[in-house]
Amino acid sequence: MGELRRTHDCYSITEESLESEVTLMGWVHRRRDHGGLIFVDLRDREGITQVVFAPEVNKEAHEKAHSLRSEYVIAVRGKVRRRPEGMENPKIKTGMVEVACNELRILNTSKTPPFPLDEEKDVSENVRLKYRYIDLRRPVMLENLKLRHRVCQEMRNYLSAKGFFEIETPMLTRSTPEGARDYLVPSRVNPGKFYALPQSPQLYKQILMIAGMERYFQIVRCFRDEDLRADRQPEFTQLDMEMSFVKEEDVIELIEGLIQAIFSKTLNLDVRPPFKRLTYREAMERFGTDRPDMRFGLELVDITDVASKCGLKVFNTVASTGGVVKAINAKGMADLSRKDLDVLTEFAQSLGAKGLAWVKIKEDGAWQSPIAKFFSEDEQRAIMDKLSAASGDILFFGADKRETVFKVLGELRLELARRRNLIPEDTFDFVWITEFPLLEYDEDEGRFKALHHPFTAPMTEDLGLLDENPAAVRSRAYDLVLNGVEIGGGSIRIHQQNVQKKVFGALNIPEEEAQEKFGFLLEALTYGAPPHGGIAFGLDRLVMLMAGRDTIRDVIAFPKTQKAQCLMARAPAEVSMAQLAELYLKPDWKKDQQ
RNA sequence: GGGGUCGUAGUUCAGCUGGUUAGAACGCUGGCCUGUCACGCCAGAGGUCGCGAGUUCGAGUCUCGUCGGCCCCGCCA
Repeated sequence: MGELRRTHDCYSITEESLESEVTLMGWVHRRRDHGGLIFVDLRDREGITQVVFAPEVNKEAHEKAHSLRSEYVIAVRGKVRRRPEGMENPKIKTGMVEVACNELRILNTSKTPPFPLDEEKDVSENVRLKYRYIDLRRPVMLENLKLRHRVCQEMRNYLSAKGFFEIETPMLTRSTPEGARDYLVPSRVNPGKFYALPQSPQLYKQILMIAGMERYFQIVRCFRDEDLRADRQPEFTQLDMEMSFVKEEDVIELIEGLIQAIFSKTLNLDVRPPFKRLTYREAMERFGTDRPDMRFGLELVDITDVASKCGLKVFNTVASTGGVVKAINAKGMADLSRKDLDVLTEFAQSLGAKGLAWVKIKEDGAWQSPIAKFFSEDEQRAIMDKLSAASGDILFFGADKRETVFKVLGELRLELARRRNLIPEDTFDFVWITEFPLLEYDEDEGRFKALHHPFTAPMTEDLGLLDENPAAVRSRAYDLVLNGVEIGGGSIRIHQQNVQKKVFGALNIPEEEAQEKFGFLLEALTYGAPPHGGIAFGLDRLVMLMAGRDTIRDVIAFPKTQKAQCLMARAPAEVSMAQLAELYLKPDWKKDQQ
């Protein structure tokens, strides 16, 4: 670089800088070599500026410029001048001007990049991930990370202004039962013992409330050793927070303000609170899921009562054995072909349905369907009324156990919407889901498990049910759902030891085990624990939705593949026997050998 | 653990019922070019068809296995 100092970035060179001498540093985005005249689009983090190399401006620089190639790193000194009339490029912000180069310094050369980084061309993700440093140079990726930064910044500003302390909690902590699989870290100085990387700072943040911090937040990495998805990484980032002396309304209000601030400051969008709210029960009944996408209709409608009396045996049986029959009215979609219906049926079956009954409503309102003959005229009318069905519509039925019907029709609803482009883009539709069940029966383990986590407070009016009907107890938990994606979840916590013990009882966690695993929290609860509650946000998911991407990998600098590997650093990797020995670990390659 | 899908030049892809020399575009290399901006024109290089077996006179193409990417189910308090 010599004595050169960067004076501008490649975005801020405008007509205001005309005639001034500037020094730019960046990457050669594209070179157009006309022999006698060379144009280089110089790119840095902020944008692109056209640099002109002409022999009459500087002969040496012009000659050197012939050797420039894609992604060379250069420093350029020159005068800003207006482009000749008719030569402006309205597509870029700096398109009215250009820099006439007096001095060119090649700061570094570059091999030809393995993929083009100019366009939004689809390059396979394994190549992108292997050369992530090149992928991240692409303006789209840069923008994503910039947005992520600004979202974090706004979170810090907003919460600091509201009196929150940013406090760090340990990454090396202890493994806890319940919940996801832990990532374990062996302890060298404690042979045979292991730390676990945190799945969330849940216990620590509650302890911080007991410690009198009153308001805490942290933008924190969390780890879960489970299989990956487009919106799930083994390590992910969460905005974690907790407040003392609050009820549900306080947390919800604060978060709505936070979300509003984030959207207005970063996207200049007004998402005005209060957000919609649904109880868990209502969400399940109407949308078949606890994270409904509210951007379109196609709601589920219960027709169990009609179905129980009709002539279709499958429906009767389901209705009389505690199952449900529900239907979706796919408005105006009666033109779906036989083949479409076969594909949809397969889709339903892959989700656990035995089949997918459908009814097309003909011009005259009559039913065209394999199951039409099992319904009397009255029954047909009753179903049409419930679903506001008219000619041109097609009705889909799900009859099974509750969970199966919810899942199948819930997914079918999304699939139909996708097929017909019913989901508006660039819309942000928030909904709070409240009154979750506290517990959920786990068939495999034959016991109740916490739906949220075991520190979630039960609703006061349901406390009495804890012994005789645990499944009916509702919790003081709330999730925030955006466009069908769960972006946040939290609850008012248990702050009384006797209630905590009761919940452990319902979870069938023996006293000794509770003491062994969470003893420190239980004890802390006896030393003046204030009422408290909080929430945690999936930062990756939130930014993904804001950036309009469909995987969180696009808003994480160095994500892992579905096999939880980093293709760039090639992690995980084998370690030496010496390293293992130091940790008192003895490899056992049984799985390989057999 | 299960289902689906993909893997051909540096990149994105085409490649028919198996057929002899595996193509295109972009990129790359060299040459020409003083107003381009997806510069243009001319010439050229570039391939273990993911890997391994099998079927066949013959395999990019068919079969089996295997590795890897992605999507989904299970799992993710």
